[in-house]
Amino acid sequence: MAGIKDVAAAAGLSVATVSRVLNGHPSVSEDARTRVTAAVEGLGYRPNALARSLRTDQTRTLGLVISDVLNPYFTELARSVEEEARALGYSVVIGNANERPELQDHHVRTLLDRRIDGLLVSPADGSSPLMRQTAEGPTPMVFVDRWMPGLDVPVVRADGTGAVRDLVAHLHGLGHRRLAIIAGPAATTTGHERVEAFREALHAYGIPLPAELVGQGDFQADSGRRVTEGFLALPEPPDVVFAADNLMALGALDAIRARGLAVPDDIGLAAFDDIPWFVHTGPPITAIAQPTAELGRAAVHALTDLIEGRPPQSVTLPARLVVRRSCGEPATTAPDPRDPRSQL
Amino acid sequence: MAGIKDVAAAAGLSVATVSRVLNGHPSVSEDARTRVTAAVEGLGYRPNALARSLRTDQTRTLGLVISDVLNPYFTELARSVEEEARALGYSVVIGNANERPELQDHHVRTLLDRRIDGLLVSPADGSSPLMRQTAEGPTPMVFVDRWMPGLDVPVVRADGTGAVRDLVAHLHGLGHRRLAIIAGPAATTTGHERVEAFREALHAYGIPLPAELVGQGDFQADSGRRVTEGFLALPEPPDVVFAADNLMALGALDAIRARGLAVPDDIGLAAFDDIPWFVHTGPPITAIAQPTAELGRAAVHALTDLIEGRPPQSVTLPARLVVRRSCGEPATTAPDPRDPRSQL
DNA sequence: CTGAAAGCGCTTACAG
DNA sequence: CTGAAAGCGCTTACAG
Repeated sequence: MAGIKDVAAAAGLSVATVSRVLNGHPSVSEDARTRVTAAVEGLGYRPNALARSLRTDQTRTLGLVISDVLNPYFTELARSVEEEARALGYSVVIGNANERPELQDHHVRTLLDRRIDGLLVSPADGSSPLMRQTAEGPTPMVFVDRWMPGLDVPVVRADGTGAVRDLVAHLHGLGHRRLAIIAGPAATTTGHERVEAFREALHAYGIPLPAELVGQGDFQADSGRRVTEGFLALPEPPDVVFAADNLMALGALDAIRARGLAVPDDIGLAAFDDIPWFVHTGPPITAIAQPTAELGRAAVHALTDLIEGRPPQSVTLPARLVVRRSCGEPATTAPDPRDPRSQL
Repeated sequence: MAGIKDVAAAAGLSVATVSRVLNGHPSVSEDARTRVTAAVEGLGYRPNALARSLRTDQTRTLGLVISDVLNPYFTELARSVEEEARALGYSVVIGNANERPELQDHHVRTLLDRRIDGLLVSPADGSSPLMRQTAEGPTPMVFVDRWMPGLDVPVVRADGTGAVRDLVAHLHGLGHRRLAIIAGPAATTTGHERVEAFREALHAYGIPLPAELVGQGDFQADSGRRVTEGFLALPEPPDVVFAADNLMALGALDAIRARGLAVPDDIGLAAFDDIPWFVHTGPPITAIAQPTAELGRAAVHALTDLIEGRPPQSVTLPARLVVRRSCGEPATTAPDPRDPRSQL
């Protein structure tokens, strides 16, 4: 592969001058510029990014560690992050933790070794020492979606409290009283926050949330399946199951179907996270939608602000309830028109 | 950040010796090894991967350029690639082309600039000069899923011909005669191969495939929506629509639903690519499943073989038909038991 | 077994 | 405006 020396030789100039035109430095003669450009063209020269980064101490690269690539929510987040980063002149390299803390740490380490300029993380657990240490280290970092309390790290996330309250109101209005939840790992913020929001919303209606109706999942489909089987085996199964993410909802659907039961007649189902398929399931699934693309953009901005020395902005955006038919309401019944968050 | 010099100073040794223990070189005394290890530990030292790669001319990194991160097929492929690569000691950085040739080229360039050891690509078009040039360049490359003919590059892909034939047999058996397809871009191999396979299979039954029943999509949901609207507006709409990937099937479903029609009563639907949601749509969707994870593993092996100087292996694996109810067959009707590829 | 030194491909003060 | 030189953080013959 041609190096900068080859270009210099071909252009009859020093590597310093070549470097200057490559980097758009103003003090270069028009003549030098054209000769270098021609040489670059002729040789098909491309600067070695490793060497450049080693020298300049910046990679123009962002690291993004997501919890699960198979989750459409994170995939949409990743896409939004990549687009915004590209628009700002950064590329992004993605690490998939697959909801496994040790894999998450592996990716964080690899990314740091590559000297990425900044790190975007949706932590897979609440207590990774590596993450603490990284937060205190020199590499700028921001949390997206999930976060770890007690660290001086900007957080960009959605607040589902209002939407969960709307969901419970909707369920209560349909006459459901025995409501269950498939929770994510308690070690993650989204894992426990969603349960707490649900519990509080139920409390407002005087409905308890007994331990038997809180299933411990891990945000992946299998756990949704397993937990739902448990619910269905209960002497008194729940009227509705609320899955804390879309993959566990998929698992729940598998389990319900395997038992030969139907949604919503035998049991209702709702999910946190909205995905395009929820429109076409039998029946369409009531879900809580996050402003995913917006979160991705805000996260990139917070991170690049940090990198470039501007004050970063933590952002919390509201999630909203999307009522469909999986909890029993007919599609044609309009939701309460006074509530702007409750839309079809 | 601590560098190798700091470690050397802390250990009272030269950087050369530190480097040797870091790289597991045999000629190091036990004493040196323990002192270095202690110093590394104490300083929290991590080698700078950029500097190491610059020196050794290898990054232990694979580049993967996929056509669309929002497509669960590619997401599953990416996951499989990453896992296999990790097992072999490589990390992978993903570029998402979003079905846009210029974005694909952007990612290929960026990846090459970073001096990845090898490139895995599912080309978004059939004629990128960059891709040709890269194939002839020094960086090992293999095509996954899609490929470009005429290049000396190993190809790892699925062959859907048999499955498409099974699909047509299934449709013909149900009495359907007017069959349409939503094709991918003709510039991609999977874009035209699937149409040709479909056309030939129809031909065997004496069924023509007129131009009006071949819709031009781009593998993304919107195009599926648009093409399907066109089909439905035909004086004589098709009995069944076959979408050449799962995202266009999603779009088709949107369009059918928007028209107030029902699957399969008003129109049948089948898709290339099988995804977990197809089990739960109303009705469950008949699809052609690829051995995705296996393809990912085979691709990584072909690429690492190339990188490490072993002869690489091109691989073609058969896809298989998964009959569900979206074309009219009741779930309880068993498929032909003599055909092992036709499974529920 | 260990260290001094060269060099990977760049960028950037510094001097002219 | 241009070039010679130092240096980013490593690895690796080479010599001892």
